[in-house]
Amino acid sequence: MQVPQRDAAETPIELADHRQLRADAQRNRRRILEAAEEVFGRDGISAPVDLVAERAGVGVGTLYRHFPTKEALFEAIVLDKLDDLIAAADADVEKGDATEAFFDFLLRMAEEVTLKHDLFDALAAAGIDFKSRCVDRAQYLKQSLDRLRQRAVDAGGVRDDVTMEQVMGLVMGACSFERSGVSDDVARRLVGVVCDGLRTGRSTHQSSNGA
Amino acid sequence: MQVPQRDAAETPIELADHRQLRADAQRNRRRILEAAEEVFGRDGISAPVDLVAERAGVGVGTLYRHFPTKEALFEAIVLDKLDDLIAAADADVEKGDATEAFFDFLLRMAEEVTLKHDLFDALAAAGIDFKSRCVDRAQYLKQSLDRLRQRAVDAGGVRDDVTMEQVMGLVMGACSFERSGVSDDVARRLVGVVCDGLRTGRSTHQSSNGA
DNA sequence: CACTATACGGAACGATCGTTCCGTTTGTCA
DNA sequence: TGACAAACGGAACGATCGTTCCGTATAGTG
Repeated sequence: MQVPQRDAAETPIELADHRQLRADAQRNRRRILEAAEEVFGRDGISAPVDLVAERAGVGVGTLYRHFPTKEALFEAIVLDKLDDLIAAADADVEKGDATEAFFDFLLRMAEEVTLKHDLFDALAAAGIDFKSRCVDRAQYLKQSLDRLRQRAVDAGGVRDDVTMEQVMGLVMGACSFERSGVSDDVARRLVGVVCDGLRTGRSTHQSSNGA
Repeated sequence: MQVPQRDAAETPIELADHRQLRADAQRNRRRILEAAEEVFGRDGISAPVDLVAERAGVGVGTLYRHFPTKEALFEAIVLDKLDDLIAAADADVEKGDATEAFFDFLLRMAEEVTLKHDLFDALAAAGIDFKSRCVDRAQYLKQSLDRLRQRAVDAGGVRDDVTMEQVMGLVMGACSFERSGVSDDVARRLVGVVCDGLRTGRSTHQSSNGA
């Protein structure tokens, strides 16, 4: 499984036929991306496009000249971040203590997700149908993370009856609570609770059920 | 702390001046409530009002004659259910094993919430500002639940560094994951994980942090 | 049966939001 | 500097959704 490469942003933007964007167009494009980063980071994908345009000091028309769709703009903001997460997960698979590596990563992910609501929405969309490329990326991330999980399970540190998808659900859930309140390090603690619950040898609660 | 009493639904509806609603009005009112129960239960409060009216075989105008606002209709559906939960929590405070009583209740709550999305939305709204009476009710529930929690903490079964609000966040989070998928007993398992994480003597993860 | 207060239905309104369209402005290049 | 393609701005469109309004239907009553 390979993560498809994306053009590594920035630097003068080239058109398909080797010509460059006009100077004002390049400047506006960057402004729009910065504004989107800020606005979507704060309010998530539910923020109105007009707000991004206003923040960028640009008309909506201009925004749509650069990005064919709100979703495309959102992706432009978020795909790189997702790739970074995937890379980090893949790197952690080398780490010593498999169990703690897994939990550390969950914690780190939770922190970024609480800080940047666009990331949250991108990962939360993974469950939904959606046509976005963010969903694909979220799937990759899930697979990378699942390697961490499996290693932790093999090492005997993590229970094996909870799928990676379910773990993501728990972590996202812990973070979604955080989203509406006066943020602090609450998310950290809640994810800590989730991690403790994922450890082996603690299931005194009934785990089987009738029907 | 007392839970304010609500008129116990059903039976011929009386107007303020001791006169009764017309027969067709009573029939429609009931139909609307049934439809709302079904529609809001399936899609949560985000379901359009028109859908409820259609399901009830009634015009929107009629719906609004009976309930001044969508929110009022939603409340009419959900407040009783919330009161039932509160009563159940208050009853469980008598139970023998404080810790298991607490966890059992969380599990039961999770089951109802995954089954009925209107309940989920009502409880999820508790964090938000909102003006709804559902929020008040959710607060009552939280207080009742906190008594269960405190008892479990005192009994030494549950960690004391997580507030009831945070526990609710975790449980809601575990359930919100469930909402989009092919439902099974996943919620049960996830809440089980959360409960295990809430038990004492398991925090090998760092719990303090700088700043 | 006739009469009227009561209730009904659904078209229409207003707000929000994504997206499109087009008249105007501006960067670029000869 | 003049001309034109490129880009801009923002009004306007269409869809969704909560809510209102008013002409019509009907239950209740004598």
